[in-house]
Amino acid sequence: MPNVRIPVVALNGPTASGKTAAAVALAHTLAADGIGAEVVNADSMLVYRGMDIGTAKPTLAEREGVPHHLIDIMDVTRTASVADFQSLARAAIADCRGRGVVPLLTGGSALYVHAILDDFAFPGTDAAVRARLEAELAEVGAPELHRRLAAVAPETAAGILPGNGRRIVRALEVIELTGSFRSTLPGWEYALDDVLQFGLEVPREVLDARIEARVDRMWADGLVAEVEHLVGEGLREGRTASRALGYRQVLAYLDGEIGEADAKQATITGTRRFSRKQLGWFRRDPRIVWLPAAPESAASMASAVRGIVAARGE
RNA sequence: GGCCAGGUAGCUCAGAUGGUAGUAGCGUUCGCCUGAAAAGUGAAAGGUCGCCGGUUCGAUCCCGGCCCUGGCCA
Repeated sequence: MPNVRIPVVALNGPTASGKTAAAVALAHTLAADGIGAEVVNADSMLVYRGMDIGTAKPTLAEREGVPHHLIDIMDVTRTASVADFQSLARAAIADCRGRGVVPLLTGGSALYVHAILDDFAFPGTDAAVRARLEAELAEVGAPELHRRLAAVAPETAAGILPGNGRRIVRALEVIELTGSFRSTLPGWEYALDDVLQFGLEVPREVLDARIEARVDRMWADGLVAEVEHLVGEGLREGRTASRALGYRQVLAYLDGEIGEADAKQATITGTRRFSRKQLGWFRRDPRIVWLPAAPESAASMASAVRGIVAARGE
């Protein structure tokens, strides 16, 4: 094991592009060569227990015996965060590699993938400071907070639009904690060795049709009942979970804000928009090798993996 | 065949006493993004206002004719 290099494979693409199936197929292909592989989830919402239908969480049957990490690891009331996920995922990746198993980082949360693979450090956070700034945001509004930010850190303020309350609050928080805040994202620089990144390509029309069919199926499978149940588990208090596509819309429906048909339609259009956004993120990453979302792609990904495994170190 | 309603952005529509129209919704394209990211936040493109003629300084809006769509009556 010490003289074998184990790559980490990132398998990304927009929602409904078939990432799960591709990961499982790749794992099987590698297994045929005697190379073990396990999936490390990189999907922000799959971490929540009980959010199954609306997140299209892969079922045990769909996983076909391939172990999946970082799924069902927290309650819906907990606020997931990139920083937490970064360390959890890096630990899972290191664990796989330590066992000689290829980790397949599979998911559609681009920021998470970026934070895991690349040199991406997070300044700390402080709940009290955060709460205070958020209260101020609610009271005086984003433009006013932006003016305050500009007063203490003009360069940082220049990189954040006055209407973006979220970013302004975080910038003020970090400045209060550390003295400065960089308002630009890190570049593409791997923090891990032997990374292989693949993107699954699916024609727009196909993707759109799949999204619509998938949302139809979610409703038929009882998404509304799932949300009702999760409300009992505290879904409404879950800052991240309550905003998930499908869940947010069903909550609005349960609150009588919109009709059920509208909730469903909003979920479809929201998901479609989300897929465009994901595509934007992934397309900007020049290191991703795009492959058609077809069974044959498993072979080319597997050969790239073999190439690295075969290159023995000292 | 007659009557009514309508033909405005890719789609659904809004609108203006006649001065070439909309912060519209959906769609499209592009950007930003560090402890909520399936989130948050910006920008852009796109119209010969059905066709032909008339009135007018000027018509998408008025008048006439025609074409198309939907409905009602024969």
